[in-house]
Amino acid sequence: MNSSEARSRIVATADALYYSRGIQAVGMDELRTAAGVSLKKLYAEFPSKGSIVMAVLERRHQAWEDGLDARVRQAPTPRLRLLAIFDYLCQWFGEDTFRGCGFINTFAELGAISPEVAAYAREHKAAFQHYVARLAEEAGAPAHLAPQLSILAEGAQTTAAIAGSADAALQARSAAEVLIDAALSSRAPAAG
Amino acid sequence: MNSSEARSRIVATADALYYSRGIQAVGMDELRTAAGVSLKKLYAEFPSKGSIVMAVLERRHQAWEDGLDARVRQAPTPRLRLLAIFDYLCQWFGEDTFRGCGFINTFAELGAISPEVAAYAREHKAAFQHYVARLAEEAGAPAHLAPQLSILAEGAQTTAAIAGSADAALQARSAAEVLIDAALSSRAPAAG
DNA sequence: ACCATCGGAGAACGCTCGTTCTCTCTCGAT
DNA sequence: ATCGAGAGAGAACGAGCGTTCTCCGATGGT
Repeated sequence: MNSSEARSRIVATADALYYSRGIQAVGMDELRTAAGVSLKKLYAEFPSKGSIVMAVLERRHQAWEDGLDARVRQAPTPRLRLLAIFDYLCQWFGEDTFRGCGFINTFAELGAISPEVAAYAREHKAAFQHYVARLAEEAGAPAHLAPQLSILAEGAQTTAAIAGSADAALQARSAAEVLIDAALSSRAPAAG
Repeated sequence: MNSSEARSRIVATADALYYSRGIQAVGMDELRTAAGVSLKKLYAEFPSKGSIVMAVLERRHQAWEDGLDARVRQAPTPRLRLLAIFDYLCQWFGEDTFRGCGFINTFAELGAISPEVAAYAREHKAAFQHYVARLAEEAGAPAHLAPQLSILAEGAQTTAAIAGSADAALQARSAAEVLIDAALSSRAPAAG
């Protein structure tokens, strides 16, 4: 087995296990078994569990950004591109493996005792806010819109995770519509 | 030392420790030392760590409800009572012990492996949504407003926790103003 | 055929956890 | 003074963790 093939298999398996059950609840032995690699190989690829966790976070960040951007690119107008964020959330919440935002979960579990994890979660959320800000700017919205939409998106994720229903995405989407239209009409008030 | 006095001391200490560092990161020995009780006393009051966790959640739920309601009651109008939710969040986020919503954190850490914890977090969030719904109803807002404001409040909590700044509460508050006014004017459209 | 090297399987190690047990001391009733 | 109940301090236990080590069979070059 190729080294990078083993790496990605380990990270993909760890991602699924950690996400569904929590990081501290999944031991190296279970990960080894599920990934189908030997412990020796595991520790040849990663020096510690902590480094696997960081690799999982990086993978999750990439998957999130790619999936979101793909969905956003399909929308024809700047306004619909902003709303596409919530369409993407709605689709995600509907997956039966959904269990909240992996970064929030990992931050909640390890952020207080692992500065690395805390910093990466912060970076991930900052990158998302920056992405939303760029979309909002392209829509001609004032600067305060992006943080508001980001907060809506965050809230939808935790609400859906705990309540276990995908409704939160729809409610967040309608709220986003109101906020977007209010922001756009305040910048171009003559439109009404 | 009185039994109920010991109980509340244990729960208060456990709350502070669990909230600041995570539950799995705090052992019974550290809790015993910090609370100043013997291990024997600890296990005389609580049969297991899991029962302490549940007692901590109940305490946190009560403190949250009491603090929120006290703040809301000070507001003179139904509209300001809805906004008082976010004033309360802003004050909370400013405390230097703030580390996100304890229920979200506990759910993220243990929800997947403890049905009790998951159920209680769900109840807590449902109670909050119900509380917001009552305030929204008193303001004469349509039913869709309450879930939207709840999502905003959730998002503000996780955003503030990870970003480490209290700004999220202010941004959520202005978003809430827009949503509230839009909801109220849609019900009484002639007002504009 | 032989040897050296590699990697897989999993035993072993040191540690920490939640929980229980043991020992000792205190203190009030007789 | 003596006894017994109760509580404090912490040792002990079994389990599980992350990590390392040991064995052993497979493989490829000569």
